[in-house]
Parts: sequence; C-alpha cells; structure tokens
Amino acid sequence: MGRNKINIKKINNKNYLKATFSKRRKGLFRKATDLCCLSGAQIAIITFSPGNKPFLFGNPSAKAVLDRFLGEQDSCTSNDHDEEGLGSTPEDSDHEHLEASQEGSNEIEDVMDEDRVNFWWDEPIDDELGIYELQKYKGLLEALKENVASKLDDMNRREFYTKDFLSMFCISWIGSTTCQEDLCHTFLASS
Amino acid sequence: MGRNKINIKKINNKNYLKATFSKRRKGLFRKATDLCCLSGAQIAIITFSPGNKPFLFGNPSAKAVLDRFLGEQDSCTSNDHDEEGLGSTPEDSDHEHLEASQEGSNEIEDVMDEDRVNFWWDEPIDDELGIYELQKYKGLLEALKENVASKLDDMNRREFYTKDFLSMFCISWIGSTTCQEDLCHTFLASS
DNA sequence: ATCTATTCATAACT
DNA sequence: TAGTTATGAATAGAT
Repeated sequence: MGRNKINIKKINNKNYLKATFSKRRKGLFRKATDLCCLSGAQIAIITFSPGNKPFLFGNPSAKAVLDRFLGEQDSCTSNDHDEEGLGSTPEDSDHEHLEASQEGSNEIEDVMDEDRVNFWWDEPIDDELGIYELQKYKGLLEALKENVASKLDDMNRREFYTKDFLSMFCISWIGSTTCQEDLCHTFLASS
Repeated sequence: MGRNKINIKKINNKNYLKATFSKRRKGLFRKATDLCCLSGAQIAIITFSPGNKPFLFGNPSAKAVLDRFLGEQDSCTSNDHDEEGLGSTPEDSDHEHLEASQEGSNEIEDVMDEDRVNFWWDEPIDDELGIYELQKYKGLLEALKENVASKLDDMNRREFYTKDFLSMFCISWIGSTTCQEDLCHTFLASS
C-alpha cells in the first residue's frame, strides 16, 4: 500500500527498516483497536522490534489477556463444551494501550502518552481484575501522565491513544496476578 | 474499507459481529505476518473472540515471545542501556502461526491448518528454544496435519498459513519453558 | 464463503 | 523525523 507495491521480505536498509516497523506497528495496533471496539474481543500483542524494543498492546490490558489465557491453559481439560457465549457473557470491560519501548536504548528523549476511555461494554472484566484495581491503575497512569511530556497517537482517529514508555523502570506487573497498578515503566526514545 | 464507511463501535448484530471478527482477525494476523517478514520482529498475539474462543499468533512462536517478554521483566532492573542492536543481533529464527479456537463451542465441524516455512533469517531463536525443539515441534505439527482435513488460509497470499485448532485438548505448552512440542490442541468449528 | 465498491493503510517522497 | 500523496490492500455490504 503505497506508491509502489513491495515484496514482503526482509528489509535490509536499517533506516527503512526502522521507519517501516514503526509505521506498521502502529497500523497493527490500530487494527487491534478497531477489532476490540467493533467486537469487544480481548486482545494482547507483544512485539519485539528489530532493535529488540518491546511494545505492548492490550484490551482490557495485556496482563489481563495473558492471565486469562494462562488460566485457561491450566483448566482446559474440562471445557470441551463452552456456552455459545456470543454476546451472552459480560464482554470485555475496559480498554488500554501500552507500549514499553526501549528502542534506541539508552537515550531518554521521548514521552509517554496515556488515556483511557469507557465503552458501552464497560463492565468488570475478569474475576481477578475488579473495578478497584482498574481505578487504581487508571490513577497510576494519570499520575504518570502529569509527570511527562505527552504526545497523542492517533488521537483524532478514534478514542484510543498509544503510550510509549521507557523500559528502564521495568514492567513488573506481569508477575502479579491481580494488581495492575504494579505497572511501572520508564520512557525512552522511540525514534 | 468497504462499500460504506462504518463507525468503529460495538456491533450488536451477532451474525455481523461474528463475520466481522473473523475477517478482521485474519486481517490482523496477516498484518502481523507482514510485519514479521519485513522487519524480523518477534510478535505474539492472543485474542479472545466475542465467543470467548482463543486465537494465537506468534513469530517465532507465541510461547517464545511470551517467554522472552516474561524473562525480560524478571531482569529488567539492569538493562537501561541495551545495544543499538538494529540488525546487529541474530534476529528471529523460525516463524509460526497458531490458532486455538473454541468458538461456537461444542460443535466439532472444522479443521486445522498447518504449515511452516523457513526464512532467510532462519537461525536459532532464543537460548531456550533451540533447533532441536523446533524440529520436534515441526514434526508434531506435521503429524497433526496428516490426521485432519486441512484448509489453507491465505495460502496463495504469502508463505504463511493459518491453523485453527480445537481447544478441548488444551494447550499445555505455555507452562513449559523449553518444550514447544508439548503443544496439543483439538480442532473446532471456526465458522 | 465469494465478490466488488469503497475506504483504509502505507511506500515513496518531502 | 513528522507530514503529504499516489497507490495497493483490507473490507462492508451484498450474494
């Protein structure tokens, strides 16, 4: 999709590679956002860029989806006949974009963006992720928001924003089961 | 993108919802595939459909990416200055699509698709995922392939195929650290 | 599931 | 590195 058709094969030019990854990763997350909005699906995306920088996407959060998936793997010997469930179960609840970036590596030059919206399907998500945790998490993000210069990603396109965080602070939330507010990142150059 | 522009908001019609999710999920995975091919990025996607059916995408595998991510979370207090690394590290190695589906729930009506290709950047991936495991995993998938009717998804589009598995057999691989061949699924109606 | 009109994503350029 | 535009790609609605 562009001035010319391209072959889907490894890009060797580093600058072009970087630019292409950046553009297409955003496009991928935008598509995921659309899919979540349209269907209420729960989606988690973990990406390691060519520069080995991690980017996260999640609805309602990467953590929630991973937890759910891991949980279902544990108890999957007894679920060979789920309910039809299409719309019959309380669908997803909140929505969230996360990006943990450490591309470029040691240069702190960029910002993080944050925001979250409520959807018509806003309801408590999983049993392990109640409204209390969500509110605390929201509060954390809003606090972070006030501490850094922020740029909005696709702000005027839809109700979602993309956040770029530095990774030096590390993301420890993945280890905990119920506390999304354990999330802590550092911001980093996304260029 | 269609005959008419649509608003990105919750679809209530169940049939339309199902069709849209199916189409857009495939589109999302196709975009991920393209991004992997172009940049060599490692990507994992976990999706729960409106019918709560899980779908997986992974390059080199969902497990490998999740393991890497979880691993980096553990040791992130000391990595505030990674190498530039763009292209300097041995990039991804193998590539894989997985879909664990349990949509529709208890009706076994469909098939699973499988295939994998080698890429120019085919090299051992992570330390914990050597060539031996990959070969065993490949062997498992090929065995499964012979046991079920298979349909190819996007076969003539690129070198990737999509596989739909039933979930009743469960996917136990996520718990193990090094054995991708632990993967076991059952096939299910994807319609 | 397939088929097109149409919108959307993006390659090349700036 | 962000913005612009021509073009290829994804998909909404219909079948």
